[in-house]
Amino acid sequence: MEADTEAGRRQRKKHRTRTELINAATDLFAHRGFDETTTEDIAEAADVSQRTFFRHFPSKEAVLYGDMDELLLRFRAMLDGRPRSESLVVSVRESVLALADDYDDQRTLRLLQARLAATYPAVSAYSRAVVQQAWEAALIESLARRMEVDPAEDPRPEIIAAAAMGALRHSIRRWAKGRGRVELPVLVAQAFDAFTDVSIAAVA
Amino acid sequence: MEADTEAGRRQRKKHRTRTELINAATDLFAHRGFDETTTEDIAEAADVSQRTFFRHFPSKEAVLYGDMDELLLRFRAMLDGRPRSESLVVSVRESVLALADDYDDQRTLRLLQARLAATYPAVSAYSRAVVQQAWEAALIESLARRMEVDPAEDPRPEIIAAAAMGALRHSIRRWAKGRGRVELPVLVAQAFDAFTDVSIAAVA
DNA sequence: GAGGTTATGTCAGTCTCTGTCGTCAGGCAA
DNA sequence: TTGCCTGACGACAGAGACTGACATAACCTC
Repeated sequence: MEADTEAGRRQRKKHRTRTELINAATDLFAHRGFDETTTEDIAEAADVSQRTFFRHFPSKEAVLYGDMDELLLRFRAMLDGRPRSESLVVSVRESVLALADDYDDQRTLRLLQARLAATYPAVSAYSRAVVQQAWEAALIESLARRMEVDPAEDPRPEIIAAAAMGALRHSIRRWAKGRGRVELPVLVAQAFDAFTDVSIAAVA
Repeated sequence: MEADTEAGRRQRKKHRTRTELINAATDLFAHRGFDETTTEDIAEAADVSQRTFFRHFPSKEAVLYGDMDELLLRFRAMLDGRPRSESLVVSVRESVLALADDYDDQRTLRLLQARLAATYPAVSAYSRAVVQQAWEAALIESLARRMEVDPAEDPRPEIIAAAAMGALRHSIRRWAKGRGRVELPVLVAQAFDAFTDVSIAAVA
């Protein structure tokens, strides 16, 4: 698990350049902007070649979200960890709240990501099409398993997941607008309360 | 409105090269694939320079969805056109159904778009981050106006819109999987029925 | 028909991303 | 220790998306 300080010097070195690339990138993005920073600049700042940058990250966008794989893993674990007895909506709500908690732990980085996504279309597109889509897919898969349906046939898992992602997107945007002053989980909780209102309204 | 045959030869010529670019592009994408077609190829096939291609479309992805602006306009018109007396969910449902109808009118092109989106990550990303995001934004705006709330503060418009988009995405995927044999509006109607089920389940 | 406007061509350039090959350090076994 | 293998990296070349600058010719207006 925590094979960070372990697993040989080679692994450690690789992991270190990866980290340095992320740090260099976020630094440059923060101070100079996303479009205004080239992959060459990042590589230079991390003291590696541009080729090495692309050996670690498939795109310039990816380095900004370099720690998202771990977040996704934990999110999946949350979903799997919810008790079977729990209602679906509660499971989703609690998992997304936990994700928000986790998310909030990296305030500075997350706020930077949000700010860049609000400024640069390329970042916004990546966030939607890669990051959020991965979260949504995890939600759909978990929901389908719980409901014992085929997500390719039954639209409900995808609808619920999409609604949850809408709530999360809204919360993150508000959170970023307030520069993180209000805790993200609080905003997410509010959004999910509205979620229930919406359901009631839909039925009425 | 129909300033196609009107508005001077210059306008007509411009519109014609635009159309030829779209035709050339879809043709090449269909037979050779998206990544396997260069903007140079498209320009060549449309008998213009590569520079002209980029004067008409901001990206290679954009030419594949070249007619989406009109679709969006009509979608917005649908939303604005729904009677005020109607419940929100019905308005959304009917508007999306109308969009699906409109969508279905271009079977071949739409199926190509869906197939390419399922095959090429760049196309899928564009579809989500640009096309669907535009539809979602239109939904949010319309819903917020109807509900007389600020969409930046109240999460409900975004949640409803996101859920609707989830239903639509699911429908389009199923539709494409069946190669358009089942009419898209039928699938959308089914998805929206599930939508109501979900709402009931959420409240229960 | 003169003169302004505009769609296009040409050219050069930037930047992201990829294939290839050589090098060198880390890991492993005799 | 010695020798071999693997894997991370650098250097280089190149494809391909996209952009700025300038010239040209067709169109449009008066």
